[in-house]
Amino acid sequence: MSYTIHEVAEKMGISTYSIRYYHEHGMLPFVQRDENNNRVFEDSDLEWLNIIVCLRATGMSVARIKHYLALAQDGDETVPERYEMMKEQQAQTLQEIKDLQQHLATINFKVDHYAALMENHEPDSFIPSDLQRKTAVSH
Amino acid sequence: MSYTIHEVAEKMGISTYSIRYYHEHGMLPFVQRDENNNRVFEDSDLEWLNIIVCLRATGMSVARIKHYLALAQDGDETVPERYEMMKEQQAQTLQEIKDLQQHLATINFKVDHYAALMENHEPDSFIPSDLQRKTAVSH
DNA sequence: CAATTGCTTCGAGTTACTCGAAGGTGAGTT
DNA sequence: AACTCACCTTCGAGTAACTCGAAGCAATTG
Repeated sequence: MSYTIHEVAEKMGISTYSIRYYHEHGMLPFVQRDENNNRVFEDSDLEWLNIIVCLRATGMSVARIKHYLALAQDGDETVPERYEMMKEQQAQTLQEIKDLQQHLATINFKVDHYAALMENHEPDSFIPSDLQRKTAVSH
Repeated sequence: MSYTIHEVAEKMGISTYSIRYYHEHGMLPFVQRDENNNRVFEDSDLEWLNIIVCLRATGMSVARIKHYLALAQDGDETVPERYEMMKEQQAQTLQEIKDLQQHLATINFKVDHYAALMENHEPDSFIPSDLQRKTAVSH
């Protein structure tokens, strides 16, 4: 099964711009061209792109992903380094999730706060609780 | 209590560059200067910066954060819009956490896979399972 | 057969930093 | 007093990872 760049973009949930960017930067080395020079993606390309998307979404830089790809192409002796890279990515992603959950708590608090303000329409807000200094003091 | 830019950077876990960037772009309107033109941050500035950091970390653009700040300075009649903004941020952050958890599962799989490869040293890897097409086919 | 669709490359633009150079100020040392 | 150090300043340039638009080619469609 082969796909056009738009089909791939749709499937992967990323833009065609990003796919071309990844391809131009050597991250999709197996993508072929048809007789009109259009990119032709196979399922195997999708699988590799899936890893790229995963690593990018979890914050790995393009440069590092390229390094990872190079390792994968270098064969089994690079497995330990690839293992270390994935371990690091795993740890960073766990931390990122924790951070996001913490930030979400802050946002939840804001939502509840505004909901309460809207609930009792015309509130006794002496001090707007989301501005620490009053607007008037800004001078 | 007042703080220097470095103290604030330390406390908030961001760079002094970012803080200056936010200040230059009008996102910290209450920060004062001392007699040598150095920025002086109060606790109230830290609280506001904390919201900026939270919103940035959860993917809100600087432009949108500026809009949110403007709303906050415009008083209580903007509470409904601020509420909507926070609701949206809440939903997006929940989705982002879900996506990250999904990506984490992929990474976990990779880690386990490499661990297994390293366990039985010298594996019968006919096909390197993390490269879908063989390196030799790349020509 | 002209218009539309969908791809191509190329180069420029965008966001949100990130950094280094050049310079001012105050505190401490020689 | 002069020097050095630490810390701040502004300004302008650089970076990562897209993002977009223009110009052009090929196949399909009315």
